[in-house]
Amino acid sequence: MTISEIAKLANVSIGTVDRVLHKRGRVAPETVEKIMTIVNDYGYQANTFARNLKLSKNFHIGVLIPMLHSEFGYWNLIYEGILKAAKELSPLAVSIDMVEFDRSKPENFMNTAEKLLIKKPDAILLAPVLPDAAREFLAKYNEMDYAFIDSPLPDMFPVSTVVQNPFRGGYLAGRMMNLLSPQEGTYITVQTHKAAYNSSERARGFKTFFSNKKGYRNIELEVQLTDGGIELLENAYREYSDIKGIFVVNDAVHRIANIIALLGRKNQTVLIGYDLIDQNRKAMLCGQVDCLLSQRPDFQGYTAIYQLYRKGILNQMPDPTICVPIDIILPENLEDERSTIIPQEALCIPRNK
Amino acid sequence: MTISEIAKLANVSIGTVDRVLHKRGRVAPETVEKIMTIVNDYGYQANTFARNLKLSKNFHIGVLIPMLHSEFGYWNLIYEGILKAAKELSPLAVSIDMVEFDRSKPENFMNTAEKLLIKKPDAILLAPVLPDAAREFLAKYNEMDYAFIDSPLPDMFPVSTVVQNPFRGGYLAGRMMNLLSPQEGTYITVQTHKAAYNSSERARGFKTFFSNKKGYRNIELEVQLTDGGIELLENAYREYSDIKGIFVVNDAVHRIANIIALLGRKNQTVLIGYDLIDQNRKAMLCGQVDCLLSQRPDFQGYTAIYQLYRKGILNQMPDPTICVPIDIILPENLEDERSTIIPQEALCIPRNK
DNA sequence: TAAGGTTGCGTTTACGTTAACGCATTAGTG
DNA sequence: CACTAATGCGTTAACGTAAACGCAACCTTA
Repeated sequence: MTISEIAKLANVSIGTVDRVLHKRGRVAPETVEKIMTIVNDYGYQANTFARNLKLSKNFHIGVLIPMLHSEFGYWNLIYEGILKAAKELSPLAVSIDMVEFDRSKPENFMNTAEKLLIKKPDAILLAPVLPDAAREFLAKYNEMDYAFIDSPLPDMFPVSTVVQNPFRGGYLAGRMMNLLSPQEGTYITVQTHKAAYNSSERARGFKTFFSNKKGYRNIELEVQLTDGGIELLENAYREYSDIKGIFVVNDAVHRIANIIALLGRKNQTVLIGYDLIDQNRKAMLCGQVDCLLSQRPDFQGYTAIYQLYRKGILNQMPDPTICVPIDIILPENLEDERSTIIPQEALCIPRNK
Repeated sequence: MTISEIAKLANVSIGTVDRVLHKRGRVAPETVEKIMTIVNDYGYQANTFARNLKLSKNFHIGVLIPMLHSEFGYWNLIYEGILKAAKELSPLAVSIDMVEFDRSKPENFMNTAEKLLIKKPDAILLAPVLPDAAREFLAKYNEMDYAFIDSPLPDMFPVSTVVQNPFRGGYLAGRMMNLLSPQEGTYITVQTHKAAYNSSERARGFKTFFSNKKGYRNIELEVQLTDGGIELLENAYREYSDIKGIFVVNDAVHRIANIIALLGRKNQTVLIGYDLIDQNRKAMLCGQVDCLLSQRPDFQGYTAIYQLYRKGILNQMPDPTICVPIDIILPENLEDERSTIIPQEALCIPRNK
């Protein structure tokens, strides 16, 4: 079914059909009805190729995420997924542009974010780790499509939100801790950004798992990544002689693992952390980390870009929220958990090369 | 960069450029070189929209998988992923057609498979659970693009193979078993299709995990789904009084779980199985199953369709093998493991319907 | 009633690619 | 030397959509 077939059936020209389909007015009501009846009966759908050819639309996505090196590779994994999607979608006129912001300086967010707008994106992919700043920014450019990644921002209307449930992640960490170290004792939760939604929810989940278990104590520590936190942990071991396990709520677990190894406490302490960044993979391979949970950051980035593309180019209804499963990684399945999404090459065939 | 821009730069017509790009001959060698230099220097890439509009290619994928109801829902999950991809890709001129075959009757495979060819597919998605039959079929239609799902077929040249490593899955099941039930004793592996590659590899992986552990005995049982296998298991419990756990290598675990419950042996037996089909989810919710591994069948189906589409429509180089991570599902993360891929709605906007 | 505006519709061009067609010029053959 | 064949190239018509443009016919208002 094409526009000209409809035109023929309705005894009008394609211009008239087009005006009806795009509600550009200047068509007699009876004609509108006649055309709409045909359109509905035959189930017309615009040809995506023709449509995009004519519009020579190029769909530009602005990506706004924390500085890639501000943490230990988590944001890099997200960015890799984003890049992979962008490569695949480049022949479909999708392009991206990234700006990194400093999550420790909310006051700079707006300035940084506005750099993104210079390139006039058609949509924005945003990690709302600074909720207030993100809200302010989106309110200012409220006509723009946007998607969230890493964490949600309630009461907003994104095209899509790609996240993982951090509470259940923490709860599952509790369960894994209990499997890996069934004994009673003290279990420590380590956070680095206490304000971060994901971090605090994971800590809460972990705590909840142990809350109805007698004999299990849960202590929360906040370690500053700058000073390394050696003394803090040393003190903890001094204060609580029965420390059996540590759950680090983010990708910094390899740092804590190092400290535990330095303190010579690894053999009494089970370590569980988050995210399969390189350092954590290595830490697991050399036995410093026992279990990792993963929120599949590459998949999150990849998926979020695809959602925006589907809305922008294909005119499809995206999935409003995509909840990423929680991966459990043990040394036994570590090697299978290499990135699913960023393998070999996804470039165009050099057709005529 | 478009063809006409190249033509202008080379002082030739677009027809000549097209002949060079498509190697249709009848162009002077110097002209070819001149044009190719420009193409390479400027990095020309054909506009996908224009290309597909002109070709009005519609890319039809034939899907050839075992009967959806021959097992307990695993193939249905795969099919759901396939359908989701097909829906998303329908505006890009991708369509699919499925034919189910009876994996217990290899001799019928060729007949069934040829039904698929009536619709003249441009590519085939195939689960090579009957290796010899699949080889024979593909040899006969050797010009066709194809992808494998569920299991590989060595020495073939598919567009892509989307699978999971079954040995490591079995090995990981061993590790989980050891966590959930650390005691020494007898651990049983249950298979239903002994010939199936995935099944036997998983059994081997499980056995390997326990092979260097003193005090742990591994027994293999083959249960026929038809007779239910009650006696077989009853006998096993009689023969080995120290049965501590059972690993079912496929989605039939809920059936075995039922039997164990009937025999009143659940409290002494840890049950680990495969795949998050509905019955297994229910069995886990009511405590009959302790742990499930998942090969993300929906993701496999979805991904494989996308690989074929990328090759066929976008002219991209697909990822030759995609190895799906092994999911570990415990009651604690069961709810997060609802299908990532088949959520809400991914339909086209009822544009004009 | 003439000038100007509005309404309803058809026509046309353009997007970039593909491939058929056509037309010269040259090469090969009897 | 005429006659066909091959070579090298330009021209053109699609593919389906979008939107500018143009043109009647009718309606206002001075």
